[in-house]
Amino acid sequence: MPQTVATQRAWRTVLERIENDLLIGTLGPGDRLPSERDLAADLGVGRSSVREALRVLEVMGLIRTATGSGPQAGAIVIATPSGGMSTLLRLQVAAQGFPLADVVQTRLVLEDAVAAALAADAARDMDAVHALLDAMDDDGLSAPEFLALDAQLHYALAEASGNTVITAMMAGLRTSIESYVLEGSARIEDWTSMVAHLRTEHRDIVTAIDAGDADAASHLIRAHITGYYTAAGLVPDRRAVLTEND
Amino acid sequence: MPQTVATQRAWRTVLERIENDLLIGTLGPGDRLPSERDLAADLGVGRSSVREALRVLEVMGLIRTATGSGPQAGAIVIATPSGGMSTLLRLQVAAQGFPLADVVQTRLVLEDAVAAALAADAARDMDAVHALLDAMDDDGLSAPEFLALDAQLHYALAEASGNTVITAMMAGLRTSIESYVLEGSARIEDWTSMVAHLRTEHRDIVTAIDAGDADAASHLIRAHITGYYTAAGLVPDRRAVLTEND
DNA sequence: GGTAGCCTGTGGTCAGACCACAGGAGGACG
DNA sequence: CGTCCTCCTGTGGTCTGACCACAGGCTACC
Repeated sequence: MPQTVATQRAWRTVLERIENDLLIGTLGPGDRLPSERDLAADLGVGRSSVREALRVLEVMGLIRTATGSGPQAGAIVIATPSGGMSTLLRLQVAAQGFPLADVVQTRLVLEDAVAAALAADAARDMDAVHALLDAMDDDGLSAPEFLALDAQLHYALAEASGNTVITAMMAGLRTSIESYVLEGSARIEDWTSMVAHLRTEHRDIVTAIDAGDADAASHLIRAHITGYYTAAGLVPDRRAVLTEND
Repeated sequence: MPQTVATQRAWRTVLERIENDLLIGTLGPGDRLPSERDLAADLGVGRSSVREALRVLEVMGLIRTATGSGPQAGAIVIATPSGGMSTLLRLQVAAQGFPLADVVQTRLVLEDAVAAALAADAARDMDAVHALLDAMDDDGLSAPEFLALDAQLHYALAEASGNTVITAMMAGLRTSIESYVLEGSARIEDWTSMVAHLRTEHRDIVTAIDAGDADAASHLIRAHITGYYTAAGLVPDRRAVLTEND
């Protein structure tokens, strides 16, 4: 029987089946999903419904699909959290579900936590951070290039903290406001001195972390972020920033 | 011409079109999207491709779809961040993209920030929180019921902070580990005394917030969360919890 | 023994069909 | 003239069947 009553949306059936397989371990990172046609037959739904579910999983960063044949073809489970988080946040910001100010505040909270945690962690690996710091000293960088490196730097910091959730969230928050950040950079009159300023702040933050001074790192990174957003004309100081602990 | 070369995946075209409309304001919360058939015709893609894009938007919490006719039918923009965030986190945890420990740590960071911010905010509205506090005093509550109220309490705290991003993230983090929390509650021998303990902690936290003591609120909420997860046998102390500032 | 070409299975896409449903327009009836 | 009932229309939800592009393995040919 083709189109009977939809007790439940067909694609939801597919989604739940896959989520369950993931949960009980039948499916794991690196594994291949059954082909769309097989899944459809197994679950008694149409292939289009299967595709809708797979599309969701793909955008969420759970699977990767490829055409052709062989072991690399088909849908493969890859837990890539950053991608999905970025898309979600970007769309929500676009749809005005998330005010820009809230995004910035959240970034502040997370970045603060990351800096403090890194400072407190004796086993931290800051190589990537230092490398980026050096790369940003290049005077030939354009504003977009500099900002791209800046994004990488903050991402590297999050990554060094070892928390995948925070790292993904940071990446998502960053990309969700990327266009606004770029826009804002155009509003800054003296970009050269701003770059110099940012470089100094970055160095100071990393120095504090390397020294194990969590308190200083926390304060410096807060000042760094709020400073830039204010200068770029984003986030009109609608109210004091979240959780200044002192 | 039906299936020509896919310069770009067709559904992505649709997604980008809608995101762009959202960005430039052509589309906003409450607005209705064109019908699937119209969108397909406009963009020169098949209806199934349009549906794949809409499905993504629906799961992400950006639109709501309804059958029938009239103003309520069709796809309507509704920025409901919590739903999408919950789904994303839940799936990522299921696919082992996010270790449980990282989820708990992140929750700790956010909840800490919320508590501190609330304590510092003189204009906070804690009515919902107090109501939940009272509701949780009911001795007839089962473990799942109590935990459901507990979830609501923490959500209410986040909501009171006014930051929609953090609120959505907290909700997502919570639901992503909901099954584990429930599971863990079964491992607690003396549930009755645990409930009493939790109640006291909740009251203490709220009292600290009401008193404007950010530092105390921060410490209490950290102890509260780590205490429960430890008791429930979740998150084997793989390492010190992120960012204990003292 | 190589190598070139076919074969197969995969995702990607489209077109067309039907269902269930909700609302509005219009007529029938009091 | 008002009210109710019925059909009509447009919407999402789903399925089927078809074709394309592609990648890899297999096979037959050299």
